[in-house]
Amino acid sequence: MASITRDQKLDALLAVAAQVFAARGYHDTSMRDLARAAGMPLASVYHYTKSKDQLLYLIQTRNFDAVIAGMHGALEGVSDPVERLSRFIDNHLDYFASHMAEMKVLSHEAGALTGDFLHEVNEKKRAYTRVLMDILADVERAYGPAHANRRVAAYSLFGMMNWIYNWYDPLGDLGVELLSQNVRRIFLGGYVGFPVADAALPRASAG
Amino acid sequence: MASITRDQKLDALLAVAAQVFAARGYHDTSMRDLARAAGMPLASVYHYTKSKDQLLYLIQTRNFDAVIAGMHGALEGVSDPVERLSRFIDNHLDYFASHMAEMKVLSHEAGALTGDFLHEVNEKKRAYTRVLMDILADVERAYGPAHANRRVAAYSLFGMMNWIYNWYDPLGDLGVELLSQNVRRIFLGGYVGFPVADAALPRASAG
DNA sequence: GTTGCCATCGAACGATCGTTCGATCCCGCA
DNA sequence: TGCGGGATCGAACGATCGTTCGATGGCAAC
Repeated sequence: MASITRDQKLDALLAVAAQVFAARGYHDTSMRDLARAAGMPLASVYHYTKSKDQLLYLIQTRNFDAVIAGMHGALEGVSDPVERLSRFIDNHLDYFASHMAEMKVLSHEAGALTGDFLHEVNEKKRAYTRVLMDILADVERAYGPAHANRRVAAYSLFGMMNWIYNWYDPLGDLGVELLSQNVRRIFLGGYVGFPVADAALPRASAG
Repeated sequence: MASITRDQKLDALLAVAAQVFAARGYHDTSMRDLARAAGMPLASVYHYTKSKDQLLYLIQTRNFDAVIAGMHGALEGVSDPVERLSRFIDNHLDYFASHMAEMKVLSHEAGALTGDFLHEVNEKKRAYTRVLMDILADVERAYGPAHANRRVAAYSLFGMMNWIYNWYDPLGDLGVELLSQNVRRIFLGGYVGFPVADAALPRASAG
């Protein structure tokens, strides 16, 4: 059972690393900082991970994989494009809000990866962006020309959603459902217009 | 004339530093990297600046001050709230697109400042955000309740605008006016709804 | 022509970085 | 009871960090 304990310790180390990387930034965090935060000697950190690079990579891929898996589950069997768009947004924000440190590391430390690690994560981002772009294309097919350029719209939505690590507190007054509802309303209302957007958001209010 | 030359050299150094910080990140850039990029010996860098911290601070304040000054100029004498909102967005994106490196450093390296430097820049951000929030409040007063929570809307707009350093190429196919127009349409359409938004955007098209 | 000042810059400072080594420990199994 | 292998961890490695020092150069003022 040694390998189970080992994996669990790595998981715990990754959880600590995500918190510290999110708080201080990847390059400003030393392996000694990590060791102190994890309550183990420096050399022990290297017993569970190969390098600092790899810790960052593991935080990024594992969480991005979870976001992507959640998205595929949320879209499964849903055909209405506006409803698919709604679910894409909800999944992204729900996961972000419940894994703020990890998602801040994914969003903010994108440029800290190098080599194969960077290529692999970038490839996932490309595919994830493609899913959103395809949904936007479907929206336009179903409801006529949108009110904004598709590429600008896609990156604007990612900007709205990924920027939340700069201001949003999941434990504060504004609940995740309300955050998600407002983002959906702003984006859907701006991209497809309100009659259509509201049809997919029957319970929406300005909050 | 020694002080003029000195100031000009500092300006040039700041321009180089903004490029390098934007490309490699603040903490991953060494003063030796800066010296090499600026074509001067390491010790000469310290002849024009006090510290690495101060270089980052100067890049951030000087450019943020320019954004704020441009905004006040753009809003001067304009009373219609939707028109004010349009101009706020245009000013922000115009400056961002024409100073991508500096604005990436301002947006992305916000957490790299410390102490008084951090407090001063954060105070400017607070005031700048306040201007936007006040405009949004005026919009609601003039056109009735908006379609989204004001705070979420404000940070969503900043997210849309500040995220562009991750994808936008000012020299590419998509011109700045078109970028700005699309962002205005998405945000105004989502926040106040289209009849009102379009009234302030007579020349808008989806691009 | 001499004096004084500022720009220049090679060399070095102590600190800290990511990483590794090798000794010691603990514990399940013969 | 003794053996073997992974877990633990203090200490050290060479490299690089931000910063400083002190020597040198050129030029303006007298």
